[in-house]
This record gives sequence, structure tokens and C-alpha cells, in this order.
Amino acid sequence: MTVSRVLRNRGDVSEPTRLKVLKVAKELGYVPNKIAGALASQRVNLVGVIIPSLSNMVFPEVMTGISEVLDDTALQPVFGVTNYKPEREEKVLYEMLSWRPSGVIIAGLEHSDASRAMLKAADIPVVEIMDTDGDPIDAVVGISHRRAGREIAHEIVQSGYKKIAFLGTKMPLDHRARKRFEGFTEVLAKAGLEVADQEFYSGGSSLSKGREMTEAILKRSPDLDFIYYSNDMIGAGGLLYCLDAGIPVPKQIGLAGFNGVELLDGLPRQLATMDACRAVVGRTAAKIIADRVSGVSEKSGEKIVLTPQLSLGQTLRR
Amino acid sequence: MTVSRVLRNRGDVSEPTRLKVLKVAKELGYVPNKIAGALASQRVNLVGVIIPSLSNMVFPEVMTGISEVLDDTALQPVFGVTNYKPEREEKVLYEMLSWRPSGVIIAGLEHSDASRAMLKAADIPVVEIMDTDGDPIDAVVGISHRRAGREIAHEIVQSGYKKIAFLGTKMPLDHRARKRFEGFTEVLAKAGLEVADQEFYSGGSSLSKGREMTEAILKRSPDLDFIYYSNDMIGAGGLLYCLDAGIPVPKQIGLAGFNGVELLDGLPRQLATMDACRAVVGRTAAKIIADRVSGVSEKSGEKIVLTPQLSLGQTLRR
DNA sequence: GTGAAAGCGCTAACAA
DNA sequence: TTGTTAGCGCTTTCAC
Repeated sequence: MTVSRVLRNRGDVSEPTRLKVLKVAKELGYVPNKIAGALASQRVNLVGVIIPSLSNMVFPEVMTGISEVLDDTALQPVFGVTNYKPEREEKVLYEMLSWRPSGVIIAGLEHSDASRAMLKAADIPVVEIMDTDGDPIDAVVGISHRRAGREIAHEIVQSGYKKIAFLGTKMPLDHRARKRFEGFTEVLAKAGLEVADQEFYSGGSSLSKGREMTEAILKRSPDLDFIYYSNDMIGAGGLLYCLDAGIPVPKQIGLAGFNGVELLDGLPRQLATMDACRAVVGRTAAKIIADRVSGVSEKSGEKIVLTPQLSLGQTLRR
Repeated sequence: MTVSRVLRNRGDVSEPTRLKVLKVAKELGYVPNKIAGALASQRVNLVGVIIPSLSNMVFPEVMTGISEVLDDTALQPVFGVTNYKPEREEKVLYEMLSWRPSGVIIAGLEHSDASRAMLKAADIPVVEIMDTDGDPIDAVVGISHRRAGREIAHEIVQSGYKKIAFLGTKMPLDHRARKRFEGFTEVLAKAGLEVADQEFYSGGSSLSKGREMTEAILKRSPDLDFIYYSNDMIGAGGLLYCLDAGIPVPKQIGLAGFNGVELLDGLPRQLATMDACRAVVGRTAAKIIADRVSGVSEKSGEKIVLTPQLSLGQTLRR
């Protein structure tokens, strides 16, 4: 009926009728049923956002970027969390796609065959975010983690560090950490160096985890002169440990993290890190979806490679 | 048809037929359309979760608790973020309810009239979380922030601190911080004390914000002997500032935060804080919804008041 | 155990 | 400018 037209502001309704409908709707506390609407119109103003975790401060920022952009459109983000498990990702994706969203933003380029198939079959804009090293399904926005690993390694090697360790999350779960590690070891190898020691952990990252692990690795390999952490949180923990233990940073040992978590600015010493451009990634991905949905953009398969900013801080001697 | 029965495991289908359907469905890459399903069955296995922010580490943990419980059910959480703005909350809520979710979990007890009306009219289980000081719509799970403020104030007063300051988020936005502050000043008043100085900020909480603000307040009121922060993040920043500045903690000045963010364990000194039971709150709220949806529970209006655990840490002299 | 038919609450297309 | 009609893709009910 006309009611439908009014509620959707689809023109061609006389002002008096419009007002009358609006009034009655308000009186009745009427909330339109989007389910029926979506079914009839074959359109759903939802954008599925699938991320591995919420606990590490990096994805919340991406989500903020996404929300910022989508707030100016009719689209609404819907979030799903996979906990870095492919089978969870598959399930979350399945559930999401069964609601026929207008687009999907999903972290990473590594997905199960089934997930990729679903994404392709869905025939909607798909933006894979955070990582650009791999074979995208459709569009990608992110940084090259392999390059990030290489760059920090260059910096470390040039600064003259020799006994370099890596401390990070268990790789099979976290592809981006793995790629950074690969780029890292690659450059070390070119410089004739090997990773002197390494340690991997599972579970969340926290200051105390960083402390413990740093203590452990330094006990085992007291002659290390650099530790590269897979994220800022454990890096910061390591830094605090060293300061407490009276180990001069960066004189005796240099440290670097990853992510550029500004939450941690304000540590006794600024940790060397590399910004993953989280907010920009979120905004850009959302923009791609919004543009395609609104028909502004005809393109597909956009590949946007951002350049992470290296920030040397005060934990890397020059 | 029969297909529908197979896909939903609703009995009374012969095994051969079942397998055949399953096989064809897989070959076709068939993903059922939940929109149509929901419309026909008048049931939607979604639980709307509405929270003010993602950037402060407290809500991610709540969400994790919710997911944990809901993973064992047919229900799926859908998250919405309000940025502490009532008008955003209203919009997010409206959008959510228009999808006719099976339940809603929403942070806080303060909502606009329109939001309350929508929630009541939706006729679904509603659980308000994090706070129990107020008038609930249906069920509530959380702690009393007023009591939390009182308890820490008791502790501070008993420890003999006299010149006590408060440092926190701008109140109108954050009702829970406000209530803690109220409980706090109440106990101070009973002890014949007043808040010696106070400072409020807007925007996110970070270590550096805590540093800056602590420096500022101590410049202004050098004779302070205690600072109560509205959250652990800025409290930690304050702690780091004091240590850097050579101010003995807790000898010259005591510090306390709020939340019990374990992410921050591992600071040079453990900050006195109070746990807001975030994970438990999430799990309990999800359980209430799940039980009601499945018909296990007939109750409504459950009120679950958790007792926050005070942890004295090493920044409060005894 | 299986199929057929009605209809969930909307939108789209068309008629008035 | 407004009303009418036919589905959208499922679930439900009932007949077979």
C-alpha cells in the first residue's frame, strides 16, 4: 500500500497522506518487518564483517573505521568473530550469507575451500582486509605483512644487531604474523643471519605474557641483542620486563613490536613498531562496498596496498 | 517440500531420500535463505547485543562471554555499537528490532524513552547488563557501580589517604562511571572528606592520556595523596607517569583504577582495581536469553547482582 | 514418508 | 497520487 511508500520515503505521496500515515505508525509503535521487506525486495542493507578476534585492539579499530563510513549510508555492519579458526569462519560465514547481505568484509586471504566457494557464489562485493600477500577473491585492502617483516628486519640488521630472536603467536593460526616472520627471516638470511632463538605462544596477548616469555627466552639465550615481537602488547610486556630487570634498552637489547597500537603510547619508552593502518583499512573497505552497492563504482577486484609506517621509537638503537 | 524437512533435520524422512537431498544440495552449493525461513516461521535465531564501545577492552570480553554460551545453542549474536550516544542507541536498536531477533542484550539501564518503548513492545527477552543501579526493563546482570565506588572509597579512607582526586571520563556519557563517582563521593563525605580535585576527559582512554592528565592534576594540586581513575587504562598511564617522575607509589600517592583488565597485569606495579566481572556478565546474560528462548525458563525480570572483586595490587598502601 | 497448498509481511509493477 | 495484485523462498498444515 501507500504506507510502504511513506515509510521508505519513496516519492509520489501527498503530504497530508504522508503525515497521516506517519502519525498512525507512531501511535501503533509500528516497526516495519525487515524480514518481509528483504524477502520481497531481494535487498538487505547489511554488510557482514568477519574478523578473527576482538581481544587484541587491532580489530576494534578496523570496525570503528567501517562503522564511520557505513554510518553515512543505508548499510549496517554485522560482525562475526572466528577466533582464528577456519571452521568457525566457515560457520559464521554460512550464517551470514544465509541472510543475503549486500557485501562482506573479511579478514585475511586464507579461507577454507568451502568458504571461498560460498563467497564467490554469493555474488556480492567481497573485500578481504589486513593482508595483501595472496590470491584475493575480489577486492583487497591492507598491507603486505611480508614486506613489513622485511622492513623491520632491514632496520634491525642495519643497526648492527646480530643475535636476533622472534617471539610471537603460534603461526598456523595467524597467517599475518607468519608472513611477517617469513619476510623477517628472509632479510636476515640475506644478511647472513639466522633467527637466534624463537618462541611461540597461543592464547591472548598481554603485558604479563610478554614479560614471562621475554624472561624465558633471555634465560635461555642470554646473549640475544634483539627481540622482534609479533605484536605491540607482548612487545610492551617485554620492554617492561627488561626495564625492571635492569637490562638497558636499546643498548644491550633492542625491541620491536607490530601494530602501532596507540593505546600503548605512554610506555616508559616508546616501542619500535609498524602501523598496520587499521582505521584506514576499515574505512577503505567500507567505502568499496558502499560504492559498489550504490552503483557508484562498477569496478571489482580493487587491490589497495597501504604502506605501513615504521616508527622507530626508543627501543632500537641507530 | 521434503527438502526443507531434510535441511532442518525435522524427522520423518527416509534415509535414502535424506542422503539424496543432501547430496544435491551440496552439489548446487545451496545456502538456504534465512530471510524466507524467518518470515515463514516467525522465528529468528539472532540475539541483538548492543554495547557502547569496543575500544576499551571491557566490552570485547563481555562479547566473548556471550559468544561462548551462544555457541552451544542455535542462537547467533549480532553486535551493534552506540559510542555512548543515546540517539545512536535508538537507531541501532530500531534496526535490530526490525529484524525481529529472539532476544536483546543491551549495556546499561539508561535508555531513551523511545528505546525503552521499543524494547518493551518487542515482547522478547531483554537483558540489561553491566549495571544494576536503576530500573530494569526486564532482566539485569551486572554489578552495582555505586557500591563499587563506595567500596574503593572505604578502602582509601581506611588507608588514611586524605587528599583524594578523581580522574575520569566525562560523566553524562558514561553512567556507570558516574555512579562509581557518586558512591565514591558519598563515602568520602561520610568520612568528612571531599574530592580534593577532579578532572574529566572525553575520547578514548590510553596510557598517554592517563600520563598527561595525571601530570596536569598533580601540577595543579601537588599535595594530592590519592587518585581514583575511572578505568584501568588511564590509571596505568598515571602509574607510569608517577614512576617516571620519581613519585613514590603508594608511599606518597596511592592510585586505583577500575575494571580489572588483566591485559594490564604485568605493569611495573600492579594497579589497585576492581573487577567488573565482564566475562561472567556476558555468559550469564546469554544464558538467560538462551533459557528463555528454549522454554527452559519461564521466569522473567531476573536480577543478578554480581559482587566485584577488589584487588588491592601495589598502589594502595595499607 | 511424501507432496500440495496456503501464507508469513512486505515490495514492485501495474491499474485506476 | 493511490489502490491492487502477485510474488519473494521458505515453513506449516494437512491430505495422501
